[in-house]
Amino acid sequence: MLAAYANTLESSKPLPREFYTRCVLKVAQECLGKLLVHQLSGDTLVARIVEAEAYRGPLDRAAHSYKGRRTQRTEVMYGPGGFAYVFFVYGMHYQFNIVAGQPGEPHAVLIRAAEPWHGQASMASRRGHPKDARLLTNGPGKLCHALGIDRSHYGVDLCRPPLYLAEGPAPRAIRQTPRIGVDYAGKWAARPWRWIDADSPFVSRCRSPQPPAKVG
DNA sequence: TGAATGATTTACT
DNA sequence: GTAAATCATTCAA
Repeated sequence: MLAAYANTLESSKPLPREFYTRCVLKVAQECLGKLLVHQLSGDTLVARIVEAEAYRGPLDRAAHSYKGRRTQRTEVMYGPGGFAYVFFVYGMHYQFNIVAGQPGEPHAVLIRAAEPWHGQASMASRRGHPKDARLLTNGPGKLCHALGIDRSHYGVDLCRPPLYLAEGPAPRAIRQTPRIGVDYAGKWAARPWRWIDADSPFVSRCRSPQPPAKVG
């Protein structure tokens, strides 16, 4: 599959702002299959997104922007879609999110897993050369580590290099499940706002999988 | 100023 | 299966 896309990798352009300034649920689902590109000096890292979650403040209790909470950390979510929301959790991990929706709508899409497509050696080096390639990027913290995404990427524009999304092969089948690690959010934790590529071995984990949803 | 906690990962039993 | 690692952010005082 890499060979088939070798040419498109060379010419892949950032998705336009309009991709992001829509309903966060739609953006999250359509992030599946897109290529996450990070151009570093001497390296271009590319990973195909296979897992994403929607966080829909201010009503969504699982969202950092719940109840309209607006702080230095959440500020970027109140701007237009297509910018990066990167935050730090558990004392050691970064999480990469994409702001979605119109200005004033504090919505975001958490990118939880991806398939390494280019620059795999560089990713492996950062991650300590795990035996199983899936361990490179099959979790939100691992993904950030492998792709070199950290606090310095907070608020960067994802509609231009060096960090952006580009068109990629859509999944054959998509599945929806509840989100991971948000049990504290009460009824909001039950919302099926996690989307995964049903055929990818790189999804972070399965939980009460539901029947495959029809692909657009 | 201090305490609680978390959109996780890893190692260990 | 459980727990430790480890700290920015948040909120209460």
